[in-house]
Amino acid sequence: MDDKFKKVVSHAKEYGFIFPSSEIYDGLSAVYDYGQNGVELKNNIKKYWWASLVQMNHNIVGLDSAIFMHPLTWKASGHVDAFNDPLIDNKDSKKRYRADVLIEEYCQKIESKINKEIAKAKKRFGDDFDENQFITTNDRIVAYKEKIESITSRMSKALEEDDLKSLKKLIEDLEIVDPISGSKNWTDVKQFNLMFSTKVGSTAQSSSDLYLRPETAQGIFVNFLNVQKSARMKIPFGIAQIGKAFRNEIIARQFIFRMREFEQMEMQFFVRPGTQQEWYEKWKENRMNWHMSLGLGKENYRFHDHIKLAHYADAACDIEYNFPFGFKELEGIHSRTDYDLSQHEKHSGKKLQYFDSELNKSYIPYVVETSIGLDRMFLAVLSNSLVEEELDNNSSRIVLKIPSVLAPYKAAILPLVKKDGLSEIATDLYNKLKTEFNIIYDEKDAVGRRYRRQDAIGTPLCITIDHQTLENNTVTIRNRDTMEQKRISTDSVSKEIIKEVNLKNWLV
RNA sequence: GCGGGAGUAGCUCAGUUGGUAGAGCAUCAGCCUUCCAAGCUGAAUGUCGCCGGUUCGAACCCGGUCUCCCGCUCCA
Repeated sequence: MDDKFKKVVSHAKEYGFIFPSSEIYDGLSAVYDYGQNGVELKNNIKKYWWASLVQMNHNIVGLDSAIFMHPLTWKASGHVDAFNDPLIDNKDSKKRYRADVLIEEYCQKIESKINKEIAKAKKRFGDDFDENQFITTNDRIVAYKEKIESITSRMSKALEEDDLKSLKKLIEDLEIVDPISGSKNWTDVKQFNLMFSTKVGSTAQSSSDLYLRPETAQGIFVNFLNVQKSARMKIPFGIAQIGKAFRNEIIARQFIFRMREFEQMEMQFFVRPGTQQEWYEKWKENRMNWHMSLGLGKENYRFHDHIKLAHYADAACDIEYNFPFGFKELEGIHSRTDYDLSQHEKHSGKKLQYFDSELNKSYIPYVVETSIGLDRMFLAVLSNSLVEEELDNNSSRIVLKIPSVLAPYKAAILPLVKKDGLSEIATDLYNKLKTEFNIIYDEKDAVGRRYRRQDAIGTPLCITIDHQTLENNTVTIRNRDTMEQKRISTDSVSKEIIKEVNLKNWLV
């Protein structure tokens, strides 16, 4: 792993941002927990995103739909059919095949043998040949037919019952070989399904299949009319949602970049058919500006336009971020046409249309989607912010230069020393400020070391109470990035913190 | 899933031919009272990823397994 990336991962753990899930049980692949500082940072990213869309736009409202949805939702969206194949690998050729296709190909071979026999017989008997009679009476052909039938019934039974062992047994019994290597060295059959499925209902009879949602978007689409009507929204308008989604990735990797359980921040923007291109461009620009506002560096972002489009899209791009392992997708902006709403109309039988009083007609709106991976955004912020600085006095410091609006703690309250009543004054100040901001108190060790501790978790301001505070009610306020200090009145501390972290100074 | 590499304290790592498990930093208690880590005293911390085998004896050798990393494969 890249050296810098390694540092990010170990810093994340050491300072309570991210822990491996169930670590005392050796962890669970590609699942991570957010620690005490991580959850604050993550919540602040959510808040910042939510404010910039829902709070700042009169025509965008929020939603929090359930993770469980009616199974037909995923039929309509195309997720059920798209990824539901039993796969098997050949250990020698290292090729992967669909198990059912292998078996079908085997049956086709038998089929072609039958056809050969028929062709031979035709040649032999000429015009007198009765094909139907030949098929039903020829021993060899009857045996072939029976074999195919028995294979097909075994296969469909296994597929229906999701009995992967029987499927493998069938491949073994038939002595099917890999077309490339000719080898019979197969792995077990595995079902690769994008979606996690589960059961609802406490008894076997009453239980039915459910999926954990593989994207949050569908929760927005199925609520399109509920929101539009109850909020009296007029097109164009948007619905925003933050929530968990689950995908059974074959390979989940790169720390929190690709996880099986992850969190999305999505906004679906409903527009008039024909205007989608214009809105697509607008949202591309808007979303990129949002990223720029956090100041992680213009050079670390780029657009990647999709050339090959998914079935539902008529335009799509990614905003890619320069992660420690290279430029990778951070956010997707897709023009999804009316695909989703049309599909839901078809499968639910309910009209999902909007009456446009200006045009005096109703239509299925087109959708422009912006969808950002929250965990990826978190990783972008964390890896961008972590720096090791050489200082003048030949020492170095590790500092997390997080945009202060996202910092877990906004300020640390530090008495210079524990005695002379400084602790008491600092505690009072802490109690006063904690109602306004998430702040932290620390009196252990030399103040210089405490500054470094705050640097490591990205606290933008340190407020130090010293002996002069006793005389004239002033404190020093120290800036994380510049390490500069100034002396201000104790009463203006709150104002100074607001200046640093207030949304209004960040949002574009 | 396949191939390669790795797993020892919170972090970074050392550990000789197999002989009672270590360092630095961090943490905790105390001293010192100092505005940018590394002053002093003391303490806690590990079934050496897990299971099994070989051995009088395993962090070390062997087998299995789990996890992580890299590459391939996959990615509506």
